[in-house]
Amino acid sequence: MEIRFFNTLTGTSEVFQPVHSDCVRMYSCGPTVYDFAHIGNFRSFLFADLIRRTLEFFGHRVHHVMNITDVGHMTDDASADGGGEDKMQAAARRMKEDKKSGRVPEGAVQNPDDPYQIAKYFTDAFLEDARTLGVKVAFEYPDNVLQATQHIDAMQAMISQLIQRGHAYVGPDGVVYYSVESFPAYGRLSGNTLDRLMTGAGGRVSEENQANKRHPADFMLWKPDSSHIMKWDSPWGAGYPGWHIECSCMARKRLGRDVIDIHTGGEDLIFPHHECEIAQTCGATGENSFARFWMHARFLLVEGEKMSKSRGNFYTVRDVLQGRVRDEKGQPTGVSVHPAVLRLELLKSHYRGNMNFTHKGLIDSAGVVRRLTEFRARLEAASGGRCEAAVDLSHPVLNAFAAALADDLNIAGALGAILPWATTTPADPAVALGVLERVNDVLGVAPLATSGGEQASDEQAEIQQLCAQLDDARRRKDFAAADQIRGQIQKRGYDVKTSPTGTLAEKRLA
RNA sequence: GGGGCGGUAGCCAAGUGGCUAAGGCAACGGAUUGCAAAUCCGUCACGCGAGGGUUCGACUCCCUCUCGCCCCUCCA
Repeated sequence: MEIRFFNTLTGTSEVFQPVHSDCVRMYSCGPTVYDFAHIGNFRSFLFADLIRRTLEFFGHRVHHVMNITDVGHMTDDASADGGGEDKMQAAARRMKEDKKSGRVPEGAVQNPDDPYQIAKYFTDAFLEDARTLGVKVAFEYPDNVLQATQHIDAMQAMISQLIQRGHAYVGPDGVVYYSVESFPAYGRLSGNTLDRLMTGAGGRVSEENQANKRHPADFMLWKPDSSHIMKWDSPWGAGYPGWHIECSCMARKRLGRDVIDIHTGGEDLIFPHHECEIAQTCGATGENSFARFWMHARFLLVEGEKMSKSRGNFYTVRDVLQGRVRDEKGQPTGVSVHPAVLRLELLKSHYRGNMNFTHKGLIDSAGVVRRLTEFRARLEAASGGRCEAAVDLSHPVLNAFAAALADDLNIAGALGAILPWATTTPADPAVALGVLERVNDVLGVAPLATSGGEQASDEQAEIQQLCAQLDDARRRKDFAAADQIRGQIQKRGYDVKTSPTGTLAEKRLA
């Protein structure tokens, strides 16, 4: 089956073919570790995970690499040579406040003034969140999840190479800059070509502080700065690398090729980050492309609005899972959300459109997860657990599912193919189970392989006892008591199902 | 001002130059139930942001407008 992806580089949907047939090499821009990652970040990471799983579904071997930005970049890079507050220092400041407020557990970070400890804390938190949500690459740390601070040497080597090849220079201020004029293809990805940047910026680009650069759009590769909180020796003085170089460098190094297949990120990274990555990599390798496909996920809105801390609609993964999502009345629901539900919610709309994260959507996703899970249980019961492994695209449901995914990751179409099927009673449950297995290799929600901690069994026992009381009341036809008990169970976040064989209570998924 | 993406029912969300515009949620009617929940059956867009144009025929192609989002400072 032919796979098509929309390529930001060409602005069209193209047939995907790996450069080397042995393996698809893809690189995803990962998180910075100055704070907990939020659900918008994860929309992008799950999008990358979906690409990977889809390619694997179609039989490709995939080498997926993601970076973690742990170099303390500056909050204000307006002049492109580093200004403002160091993000690691800002994180340290927040960390101290958070320790006081209890948001960060006592003892989690011994010394907030040590940037490596802060980075480690948030890196661990990120990996935990990513694994909870089934992001495959997170299970491949540290092999395929690379930290920038551990590849400084390689970055310096690439910077030297760029200077040698005439793509970079040391400015009068001692900063190493990339010369955008040395790379004619600059702007091809974003449409922000040099002439457009000049005319379109409304004077912003050509403002002050450009004196050290040959062209206003030149960007920093290395900044000597002995006062920086994280710094490394270099031929250009002790300092730190520019933001863009880590990706160029680590992708090339870890994937082992000068031209990779796919590069992903959020839409905000198209310019300048990815534009600069292309300039750097092509400048160093001499190739005329870096990644064959550039794929970007649109932004996520929350309840129709931009996610922002001041609006109170800013959610980390933890916020959602632990029931801090606000409902329509603006109140935290207090109902914990199953990771599979959040995974599906962040996956279920097309990556090239804005996604609107809502409480209602979460409930909706919970219904889908429950339905698929129950479908699996029914199939397992019917087949005696036998799962036919030899299913292929000749199966109509799997074929429709695959065809949708192959069409630029049409996830809604793919769900549309399986959801009606999930209410049927397939003639051959073992085959159906095989199909569901393949489907779930991509979706990863029924079940989510990585489940987090299960509920305390104390609670389970209590609920079971309440169910028994409910059954007893119903047997006595004391319906007032029965309704009261049912309300009690529901209040604890359970759905109550009465049946001839006794009442069952199931934890709500969201 | 410049670059880019998107606007399909109450909500989420597919799709196509021409059979009845997927699917899910919600809603409504029915079966079931002590009542519910779950489940099952059924109903639910003469219309696809607005206005033009091309065409035998457009929601699907072109133009204009409008609204939303991203980038042009760090940001998934």
